[in-house]
Amino acid sequence: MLQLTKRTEYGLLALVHLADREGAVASVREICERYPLPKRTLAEVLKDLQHAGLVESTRGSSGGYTLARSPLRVTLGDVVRALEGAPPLTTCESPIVLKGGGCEVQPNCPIRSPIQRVRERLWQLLEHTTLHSLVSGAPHVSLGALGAVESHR
Amino acid sequence: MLQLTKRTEYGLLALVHLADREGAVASVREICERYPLPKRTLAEVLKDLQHAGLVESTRGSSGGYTLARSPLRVTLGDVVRALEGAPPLTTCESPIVLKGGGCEVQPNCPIRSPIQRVRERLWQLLEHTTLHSLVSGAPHVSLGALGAVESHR
DNA sequence: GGCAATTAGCACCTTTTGAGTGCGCTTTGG
DNA sequence: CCAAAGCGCACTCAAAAGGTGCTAATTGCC
Repeated sequence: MLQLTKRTEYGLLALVHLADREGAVASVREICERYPLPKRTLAEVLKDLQHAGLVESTRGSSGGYTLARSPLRVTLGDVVRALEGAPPLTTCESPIVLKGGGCEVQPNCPIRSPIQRVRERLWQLLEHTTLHSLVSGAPHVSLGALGAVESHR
Repeated sequence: MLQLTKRTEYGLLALVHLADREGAVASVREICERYPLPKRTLAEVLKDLQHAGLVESTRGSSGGYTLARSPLRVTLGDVVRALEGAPPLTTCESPIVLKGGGCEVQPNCPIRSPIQRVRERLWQLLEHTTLHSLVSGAPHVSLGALGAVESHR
């Protein structure tokens, strides 16, 4: 499916919340009081974001999470990679053999290389979308490289 | 998951095969003799592609499938839409309410609109990748609009 | 010191989705 | 008439995603 998981969605909302109050710690409870998210699952997500180095945690009674770095330096790609990994677009990116031993020079499926390029483009898109751009409502920051398509639709 | 399904992968391979022998019909059996794909599943996929108008079918003993239009006018987006639909990137693109009645002006989640823009970009990428570009090995056709990123990585 | 609030870690269950198959029907060429 | 092909539906099986239970470990505050 060409779709982000709910975990990623939860993570993004949490990060936006953290970005809003830059510096101050926010607990899972606090975030769940703001958005209607399942508390326990959000906790798992934030734990994963902590492992990925996107947020820092402080434990104890008045603990919580803070952003590990500026919203300008956290990208959608970072979040997706932390919560979903970076899987290939198709299993075809791993080698698939032709039957009958046709083409030996390129023993992999004919789609492989073009699909890889599409995946690279997709990740460029994710990497260029910063947390800051989600917070500010400004569509994209540092997207000049892709900006040529702006005029469509 | 940010990943294409195997059905889409199978469909792309089948379409590439059809594009190779433009005009001639190719049966499911023939395609499966070329690529190691499960016959029945591929049949389901081709049926869906037929419903979507991407291929035309002829029944009967010497039947099979042909491309419904030029490889230049079949895009990755067409194939994905036919086989996976066009789901939103997050459920967040459907309205999610803030708790406590905070912001009335924008009652939806703060991520919604930026995520929609990312999805639009993603689909532009898919729409600009043609079947022809998969066949010819040329990375992308009519991708001038997105070409500015070419130099990265 | 003790309590309450919080994060940390692991294991488990449930639901959803994807992949694949069974079976019978229809169509068509030889 | 038969064989080869597509058509349609329903069903099973496996994997992934979403969510929860339970028990620590940590820390602030009384």
